[in-house]
Amino acid sequence: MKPPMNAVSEVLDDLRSLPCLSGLGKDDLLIMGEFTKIREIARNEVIFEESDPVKFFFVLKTGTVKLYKTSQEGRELIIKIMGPGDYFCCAPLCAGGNYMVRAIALEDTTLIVIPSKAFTQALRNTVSETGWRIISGLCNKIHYLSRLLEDLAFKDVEKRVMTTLLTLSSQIPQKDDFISLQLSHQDVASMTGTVREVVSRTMSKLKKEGVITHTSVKGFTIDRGRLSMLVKKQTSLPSLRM
Amino acid sequence: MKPPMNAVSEVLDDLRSLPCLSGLGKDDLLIMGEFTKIREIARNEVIFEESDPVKFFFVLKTGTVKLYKTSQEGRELIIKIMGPGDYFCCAPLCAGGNYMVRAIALEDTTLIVIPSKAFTQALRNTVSETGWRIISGLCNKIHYLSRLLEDLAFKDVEKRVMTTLLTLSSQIPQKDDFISLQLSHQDVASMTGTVREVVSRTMSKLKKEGVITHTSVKGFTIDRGRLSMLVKKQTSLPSLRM
DNA sequence: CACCCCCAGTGACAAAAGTTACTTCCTTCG
DNA sequence: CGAAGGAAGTAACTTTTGTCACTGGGGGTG
Repeated sequence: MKPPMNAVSEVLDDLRSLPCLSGLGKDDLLIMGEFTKIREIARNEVIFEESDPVKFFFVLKTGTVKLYKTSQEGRELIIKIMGPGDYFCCAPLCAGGNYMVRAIALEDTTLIVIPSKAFTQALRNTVSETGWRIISGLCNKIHYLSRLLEDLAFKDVEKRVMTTLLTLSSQIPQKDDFISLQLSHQDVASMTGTVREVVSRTMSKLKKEGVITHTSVKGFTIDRGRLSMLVKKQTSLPSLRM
Repeated sequence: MKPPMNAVSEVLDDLRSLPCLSGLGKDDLLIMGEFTKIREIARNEVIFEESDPVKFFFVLKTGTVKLYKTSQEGRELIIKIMGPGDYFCCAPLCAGGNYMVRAIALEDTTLIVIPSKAFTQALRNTVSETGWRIISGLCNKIHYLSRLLEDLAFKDVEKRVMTTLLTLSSQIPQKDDFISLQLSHQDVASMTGTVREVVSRTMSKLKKEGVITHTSVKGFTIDRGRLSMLVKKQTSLPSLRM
């Protein structure tokens, strides 16, 4: 990226003209404006990676930006093509953590870049504790849906089943590695976007591999340690190819 | 559902104890409290359907509720299993429209039911215009992701391609039915969660069917009318089976 | 103009997922 | 106790999707 310009008054005008911020008080605008920069991005330049920690809130002034996820095998899933006036990454910003997508400029683009601290501070000043909690809750939901989406787009049924079981088991506060879940195969199928029979096959396989140690009516027992080992192995293997 | 009880003070206590509303001012709490009801739901009872217009905001007091989408073929995709303290449908509520999932009680359940008008009014009182816009934006994003998810879980590539093309073309302000899109097959593949070759096959088929009228380098032309007809036919056919 | 690169198109094949159709095993309920 | 219903397990088969490998075309650039 080219070094950012920063004519404060111009930046303030930019901020004021954003529909999404038009209700902001003067003080908050000033706080934001002080730290806000304008950046020129060249065509095909990556603005941020999926794994980058969230540091900025972006608003698109001119140009086009593609937000997309990438799989280990190199496939992409486009989440959204953004145009002038669109803003992005509010969600990961609020929930903390990282951008969950990669952003790339499809043409020469001008961005308004607000440091996340300044942005969240200004936002919190105007929304009350309740509002903030609602926003955080929504952001978490976005994060959650985004992960589901990624799984469905990139992973086969076996991996989806494994990550689902891992997620479920990690929610259980228990130190032991052996977790019993009260789920039918149909339940698992509905959580992973497939059908009962396929889950049955998959679970049989997992049983042979020792991930599932015990099955009974109305549930089964999984070996959390072994499962997480397997999941890690699968996600790291493809990187060996590179 | 059983007829709701409504001891106002009890309801207020309930509202106050919700983490997500704890920052609300007294007046707003009272507004909400006045219209809030407590409802007992029996196991397996449907709380709302996907297509129901949003009328309430729900908070789970005790019990378990399953939120899921259903396909025409009867498959389900579980979005979330909710427990005590969880609240739901903030998203569709803010964006207007309908719940995008079906909610069913997995066991006997007690719900705090806040009419959406009272809820949004109280919320808007505490969040400023900017906050409200941010919230709406997030809700729209949730709506959008939710639709993507549904498509990936339930539809085959051909249908995904068709709905994607339809959505894209509907965003173009043009009266004519013939819309030209500057997209490569790879672009379409990335938007529909598949690979180039499969899109190529699919597009050939669509061309034979007259949905795609013209192809050139860097783009193709679709017949919006014919496309939407086909999409409708596909979504209505399965219902004939029932 | 020739070369190169990117994209489209396609056939053949492999693998994954979905479907159909039974059988078996529990559990519950009359 | 026996019947019925629900869930699981599985084999065989179909369909869909993904992969590989190659051809051909068109546009832009040196």
